[in-house]
Amino acid sequence: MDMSTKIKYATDILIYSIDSRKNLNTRELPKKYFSILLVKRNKEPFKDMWCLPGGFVFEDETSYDAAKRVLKKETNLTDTYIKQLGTYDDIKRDPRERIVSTAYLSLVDKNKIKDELSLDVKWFDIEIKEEKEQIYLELTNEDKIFISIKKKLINNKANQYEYILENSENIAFDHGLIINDGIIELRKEAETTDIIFNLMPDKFTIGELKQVYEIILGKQLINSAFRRVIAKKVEEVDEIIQTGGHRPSQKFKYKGD
Amino acid sequence: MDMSTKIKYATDILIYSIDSRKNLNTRELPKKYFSILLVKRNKEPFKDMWCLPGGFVFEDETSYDAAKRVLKKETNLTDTYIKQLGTYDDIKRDPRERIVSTAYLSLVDKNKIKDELSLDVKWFDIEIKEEKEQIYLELTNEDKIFISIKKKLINNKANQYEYILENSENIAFDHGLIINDGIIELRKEAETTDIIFNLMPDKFTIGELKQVYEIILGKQLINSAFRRVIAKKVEEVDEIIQTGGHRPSQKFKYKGD
DNA sequence: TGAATAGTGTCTGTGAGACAATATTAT
DNA sequence: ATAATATTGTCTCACAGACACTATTCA
Repeated sequence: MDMSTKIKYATDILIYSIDSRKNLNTRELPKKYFSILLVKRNKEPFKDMWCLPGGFVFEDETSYDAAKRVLKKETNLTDTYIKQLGTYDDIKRDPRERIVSTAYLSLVDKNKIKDELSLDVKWFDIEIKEEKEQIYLELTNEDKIFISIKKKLINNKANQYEYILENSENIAFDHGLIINDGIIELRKEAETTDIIFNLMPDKFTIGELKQVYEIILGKQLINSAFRRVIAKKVEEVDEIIQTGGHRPSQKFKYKGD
Repeated sequence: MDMSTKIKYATDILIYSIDSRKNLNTRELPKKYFSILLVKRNKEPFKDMWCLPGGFVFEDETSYDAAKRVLKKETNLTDTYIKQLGTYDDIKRDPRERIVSTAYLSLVDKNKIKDELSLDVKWFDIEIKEEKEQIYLELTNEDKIFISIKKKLINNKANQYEYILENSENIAFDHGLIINDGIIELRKEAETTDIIFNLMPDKFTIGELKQVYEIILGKQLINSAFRRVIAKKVEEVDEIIQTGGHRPSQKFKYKGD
């Protein structure tokens, strides 16, 4: 007697990046935005809503292979940071039939994307508002997406939280939840590893790097302390840039610990 | 045209605990061992080898539900620490047909297990030997299990490693790899959260707690520094125990940060 | 008495937080 | 000159590492 049922197996991939846009005040540095690549659905269910890039895992590949395949298809990038985030298998997550999806998190430098994106693929800015037990995400490009998530402590000894998707507008399936989980994971890793450098171009200024850290962590950093710590991880390259009405800045590259 | 294939979906659960066994030298504290619960397979493939508790995910449950169900079946425990570790979906991980498994990590206090374990279920001591690019695990009860894993850096910016199962004896499927991944995860969490307390009984001495930290982290800790830090997280309970030829010790309970 | 663990005290060095001071450029 | 960022310096405080010292029990 075989108790097992067969289910469909898919992958979804979080492609996070940083967008840099000039300010009105030309003296100020270009402002940076945390962003994510989404795809517009062209069929039911959730037709015309946005969703994560993804698809079914083929017979002869792992979900990891599939995620890399999807990443390459949408961005033509390989050799990017990519790691398994988690598997989503709520019974009703897809209204049609049961589909289990293993999600991956990737970080890219969007300047490295040379080709045009497809028409139905767009970068969205991510804005995060966090309260004690609630997280609100607002994703913006021409369209707007709202995600509202409840945060509930389930094991105080492990700082373990359960995140429950309360509400989402204009985004398909449980993808709002996955996006949130990815942000949580990214923030956690940013505190203990040099993961952030995966979002940076090869050469960057300390100021730009600090901007990116501040967006991801969602808090202001102390300038001198930041430079002190980061100095150990970077080395100067022979390039100085002038970005506005202020002292020019040295460019650096990642060196490692 | 439907590109999707259907696969069988299962769960495996890592049940880690701590074993405490008296020493020959009655003055010394009972020695502690890091341990894991394994099940003996009674059918092919891998007949008579050991494997993780697990099974297929039913139609009407998530892998999380299934993992909790398996945990309860083997230990009769509920309300334990349990979290998703990752999904294993190598094409040939099961020689019969493709089975994707989402693994969970749980930490239990084995003294809370009142019922007898089934005959084919046993606790194994875990001994970890780590070299630069290699990890060796030796699991022992009456039987012995050997696991040899290669450790390969794949993204230096994220401290991201790939763990490759090189060799395993007496353990089924890729379960050696999963056990290793669980240990890596547990160690990482132990550095930043109070996850270790999930392995402890309600009341414990600082010495016992230090022993457990030392086993999990695989290194000796400095006594005074340990007490200083841990003092913030525990509070005295009205109980003093005498365990041998030395000063009696105060019992504590977990308080939180 | 001595072996073993329990628990406290103290010195030192490192590193983060806070903030001030100086440098440089375009407008 | 001024606004803006770049870069360096310095003072303080918290805390981890190292190690010594005291306390208490039982064999």
